Amino acid sequence: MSDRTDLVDVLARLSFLVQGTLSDLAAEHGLSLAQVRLGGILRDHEPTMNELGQHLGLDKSSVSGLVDRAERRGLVVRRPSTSDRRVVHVIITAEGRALAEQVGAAFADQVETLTANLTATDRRALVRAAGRILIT
Amino acid sequence: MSDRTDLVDVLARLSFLVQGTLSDLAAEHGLSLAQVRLGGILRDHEPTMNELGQHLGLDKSSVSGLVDRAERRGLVVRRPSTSDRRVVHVIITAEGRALAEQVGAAFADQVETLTANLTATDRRALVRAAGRILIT
DNA sequence: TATTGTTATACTCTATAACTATA
DNA sequence: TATAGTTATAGAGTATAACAATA
Repeated sequence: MSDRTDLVDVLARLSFLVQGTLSDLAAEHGLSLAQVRLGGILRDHEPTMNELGQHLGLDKSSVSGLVDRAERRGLVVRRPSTSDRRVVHVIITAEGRALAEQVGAAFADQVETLTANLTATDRRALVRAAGRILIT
Repeated sequence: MSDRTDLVDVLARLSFLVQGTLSDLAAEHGLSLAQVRLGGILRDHEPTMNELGQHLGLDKSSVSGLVDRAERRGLVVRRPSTSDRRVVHVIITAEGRALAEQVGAAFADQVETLTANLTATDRRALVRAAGRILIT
């Protein structure tokens, strides 16, 4: 099998493994993958609904629903903009932040387990190669 | 930032990038990610519903729905087992196979684009490191 | 009794289209 | 008119629980 096929295959399988891991961890904390992504963004930002849609690659109506469900569960709140009354900012609550941090820590642990067989050189090479892909 | 954090971050982001790419390609062909996964398995196997659930990590009721929708679109057929009348095998149709192959080829092209900046050494290192993770 | 698969039900996620309020 | 966001609606995907058929 060619190196090209190997690379395609390995990237697809790795992505399913990582997403599956993240999805399982989210479920253990009563969250969906989408809610975890949301929390990951809100940990460092207070975006508008519009900006959230751009970050997540979702339609504005999808963002409305996502934020609705998160708000209903007390994970986020909506805060009207003071400068433009059409605009709404989304803010993570203390509870939402705590959950996001728990899932983040659990994910880091899982990655540690998954990469236990890698040498330090492997890890550096992986971070370097993946980083180059992500720049695009 | 520590190497450990880098690795966690890079794996998460890479998985979202690859899954997003695959999901977009699937959508361009009128398919969902789940249907593409299904097609990927059925290209090489004729599993029972039960086996399919294990491969995909889904409940049997979820598999029923997934196969229902694929069958309704002419991508797969159900074939009763001859040896055990409780069992159903899932078979990909010619149309389903053609679609799966189109998406697979488009994905390979996209990976080629995404990894255009990688040196041959980077690629080998990535395949090696990812392979070691996947063994687990 | 145990296993295989389906069905009923409920929820999340997503998009399109129509709408409201504001700029 | 254009933009930000919501709502109505529809469909895919998923799980739990109850069920039917077969082993």
